[in-house]
Order: sequence, then C-alpha cells, then structure tokens
Amino acid sequence: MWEPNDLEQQRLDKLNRIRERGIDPYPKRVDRTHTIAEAIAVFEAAEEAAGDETPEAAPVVVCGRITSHRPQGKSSWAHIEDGSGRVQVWMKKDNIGDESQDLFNDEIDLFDFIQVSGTMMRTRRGEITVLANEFAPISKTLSPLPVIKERRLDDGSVERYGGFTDPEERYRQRYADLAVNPDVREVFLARAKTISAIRRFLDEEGFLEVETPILQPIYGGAAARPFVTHHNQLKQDLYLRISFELYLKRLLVGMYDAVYEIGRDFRNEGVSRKHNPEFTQVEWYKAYIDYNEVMNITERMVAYAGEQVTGSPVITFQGHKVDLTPPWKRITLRDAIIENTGIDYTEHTDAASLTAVMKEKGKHPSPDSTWGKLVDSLLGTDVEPGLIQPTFITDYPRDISPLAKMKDDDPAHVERFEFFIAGLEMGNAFSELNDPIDQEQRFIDMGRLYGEDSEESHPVDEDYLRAMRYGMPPSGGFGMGVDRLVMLLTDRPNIREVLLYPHLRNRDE
RNA sequence: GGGGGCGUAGCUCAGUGGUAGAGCAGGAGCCUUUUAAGCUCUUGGCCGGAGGUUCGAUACCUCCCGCCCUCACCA
Repeated sequence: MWEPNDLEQQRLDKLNRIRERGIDPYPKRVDRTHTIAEAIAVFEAAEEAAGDETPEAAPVVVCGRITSHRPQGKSSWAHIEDGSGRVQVWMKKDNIGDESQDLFNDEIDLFDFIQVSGTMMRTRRGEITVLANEFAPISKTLSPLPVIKERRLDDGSVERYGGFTDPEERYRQRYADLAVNPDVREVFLARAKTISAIRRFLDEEGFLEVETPILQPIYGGAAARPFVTHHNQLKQDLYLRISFELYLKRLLVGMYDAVYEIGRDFRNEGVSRKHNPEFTQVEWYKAYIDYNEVMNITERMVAYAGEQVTGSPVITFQGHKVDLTPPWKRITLRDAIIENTGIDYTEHTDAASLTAVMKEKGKHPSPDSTWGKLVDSLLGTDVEPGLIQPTFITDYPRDISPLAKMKDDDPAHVERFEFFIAGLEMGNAFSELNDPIDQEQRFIDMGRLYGEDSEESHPVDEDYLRAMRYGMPPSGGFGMGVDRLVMLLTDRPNIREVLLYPHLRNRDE
C-alpha cells in the first residue's frame, strides 16, 4: 500500500483541489491539433512567409509534460515536452483569466501533463512560445521526478544542476530515467535503429526471417549453462535456449537457402559489464558459402549498421576512433597469440604442457582447464583487449568448436572466426559442420572431454543428427551479440546502459 | 564466489564519537516578455538493515541487503 511522502501528499492535496474546481485531472480525451515539433514547424514556416511582418497567429493545441514551471503572478511560464520536442508556454492572466491563472500557479506542478490552446509567437528574448488562451490539466503527477536544470554559460558550455545519475535507481526506475534523461532515450532510439538496420540488411541480402523455439527440450549450440523450467501439463522439463544454432541449421536441411533470427538468448552464467542473463542475438545461416564469405558479409553488415545508426562508419568508443569500413584485419588465432604472448600453442598440444609454458610467461592459467579453454583464455586476456579496430580472429582449436568444419590441412583447427571491435567480443561464426558422422563423433568427444557430470557437458541432440543425415548443404553461419553492437554504436561501456530493463537482484521494498 | 568502493532529505552531494547540513525540488509572500527567473521567509531525514563497542554511534567493529568496479566464471 502506497504511503505518500510529504511531497506526494502536497500533490494529492492539489489533485483534490483540482477536482473541487470541477475539473477532471485525468480526462479521457484531449484536443491536440499539433505535436510540439509540428507547432514549432508551423510557426517557423509562417515567420518565413511573413518576412519582416509579424507572422499570422496560428492557433494550436499542444499537449505535454511540464518540464519547467515558473509561476510569476500574473504572467507565468512553463516548458512542456512531448515525444517530439519541447516548447515554452506563456500563461498571461489577461488571456486565460483569473481562475486559470490561479489553477496554473497554485495547483499545477512540475511534471504534470497539460493541454495548452493558444497561438505561436516569439518572445523578446527570441524563444518560440505558445501564448495560451486556455489550458487544462490532463494528467496529474503524484510522485515528483528528479529535477535536472541546465544553464548555458557565456562560453557556450552547459552547467547542470542535480540530476538523476544513480545507476541502480536509474535501472530500477527506467521510466523515471527516460522521463528526465533525454540522452537515455537517445540510446534506445539507437538500439531500435541498430536492430532495424540489421534486419533491413539481411532482408536485402535475401535472408528469410524465422522464429524458432525459446523453450527447448534439449539445449545446445553454445557452451553455457541453461535456465531450466517446467511444463506442468506435459510434465516435462524445458530449457530456455542458449542459442538458435541447431534449430536454424535444420531449416537449411529444409531447403531454405538463407535464414536469420533476431531474438533473446538466456544463459545462466555470471552477470557483468558485458553479460546479462538474457541478451539479444542475431544468428544467420547461408547455404553454399564458407566462413570466408561469412566474414565478407559480416563486415558489410556491421559497417552498414554503424552508418545507419551514427551516420558514419567511423565511430568513437570510449575515446577510441574505430573504423568499421571493410575490409577488416584477418589474423589466425595462433598468430595473434604468438604476437601478443610469444606462445605458439601448437607446440604445446596438451593442457599440462600449455599450462607449464603459460606459467613460465607469468600467466595464471586456471587449474583443471582443458587445452582448448587455455587457448581461449590466452585470447581473452592477452589478445582481446588490444583489438580496437575491427578484427577477425580465425581458425580455432577443434576441441572448443564442435559445430565447425575442420581445416583441410590441419585437423587440429576448424574454419571458425570470432570478431572483435573496441576490445569487445562481438560474434562468432564458422563453416558449418554438415558431416553427420563427424558431428556425432564431436558430440561424443565433447561428452568425453567434459564428463557426464560437468555442467558444460551437453546432451546429444539426436534429432539434430537425424536432420544432418538428411543432408545439409555446405553453409556458413554467424552469430552476434546485438547488445554489444549497440554498446559500441552508442559509446556505452556497460551492457545495462543499452538494456531497458537490465537484470538486477530483488530488493525488499 | 574472491578483492576493493559506495549506500545521509524527492534528486545531486557535504559532514562529525555528543541523535545532521547545502543546492535543486516543495510550502508562504511580491512580481503581466520570464529563461538555472529573482528576492524574503520556510517545511522536510528510523544518516540501507540487524547486532556490538561506548555514558553516548550516522560516524568505530561484525554480519546482512543492494549497487558500482575488478578478478573468477562465460564458444
């Protein structure tokens, strides 16, 4: 049960006094004729047409939230804001009458929504303003939002007063964050543009957008722990998907040449600056191409998204200039690790000897790691942070890549790449393994590598193997963390800043 | 899970072993082209929670809760 604090009680009192005046503080309908941006545009056009004359007074009815409230006796001022913009309002007693003036000055608060009928004009100071003939409250705000004030200094810089910056409160009350922080609204606008750019790109490339199950009887396609849930009537445990991979590739068996899905994955792992338990992924698969062609499409796709969202393929992330223009650097994982650590992991082909050489070089390999995981950790700690410009790291060890085709000349490696931008791992792709016998063996090997009890051991997906036996064309596949790309394009180093509702622990309230 | 930091008014933050302060927001008043409107006066806090040390804790200690950073984990 809500217990109003002092500020809220004052607003409740005002609400009641508005009702006592016979005014509905939450009317069902408004009479808006223009968005705020439209009203301003109409006035600017009228000014243009009038030349040196005073422009014709165009009547408008605009609605919005009060973002500054400056009662001043007989001549009061406010700014109202809607989704399109913000405009000043002038409440003049001679125009709106005593009662309305009192209503505005005494019972209307900062952040209330009002409707203003009036005419557009420009004040002596040059600000476009709605001179009100009448106004009406259209939604009373009971809890005050945080107030942010700005003053433009003589040198053009902006000084800010107060704000709403505590990350926890901003995430828990994203509505308040969005209401008072326009730059946060910009982030999610950019997010929407990013996703629509990816979709547009893939559509134009001839991919078919599909949807596959989120609730799955067997999870797979990635090495991650799943969330488990249960279907009551079927008396069946189900997993929330950790990737789309195995379902999408079945569709290539079904004779679609190119498919993609944009959606949510769920991984029951640690949360961090780069990880949220649920995150948005785009995966696509295309028949008759290999991972080299996947790289070509990838760099075009990301450059396209960057340009669509930021206006340029050259972006800035945390002070780094990053050029997304293809072609990107391509280097094998082996070479990248040699370059950065001096270790050639192909000379240390088992976990024990690789651990030994890593220790020699002052690294701290975690005990009980498999050989592949050690290689991967060298990538993560010694290579990844330095990959500022877009880079494809290619040709991964076979034993950490059970769904990729082996390289012809080198059975220890597979045709796989990950790509990195601004030190962030963005995505993963390979020439898709379509040999059902080899695939079955890989599943078995993975099982043996990790053991039945390991949390990383994966159930063998027999239905997937059956699909492979029906025949899948040679194909390239691709997966990318969309949130990571949005982080990159909005210059936000924390994934929570690009998720409207990032996962947070429960808090007793 | 380990390490470090933080949690004080609606918001942003000071602060001290003797039960708290500023700015903005809020309230009252003056003001019919203001612009962080201004000026005068003013309300507001279980100082995250629970224990402990102490004559006395918001401050010192322990535990708990939450957030941030970092490491671990993470195809």
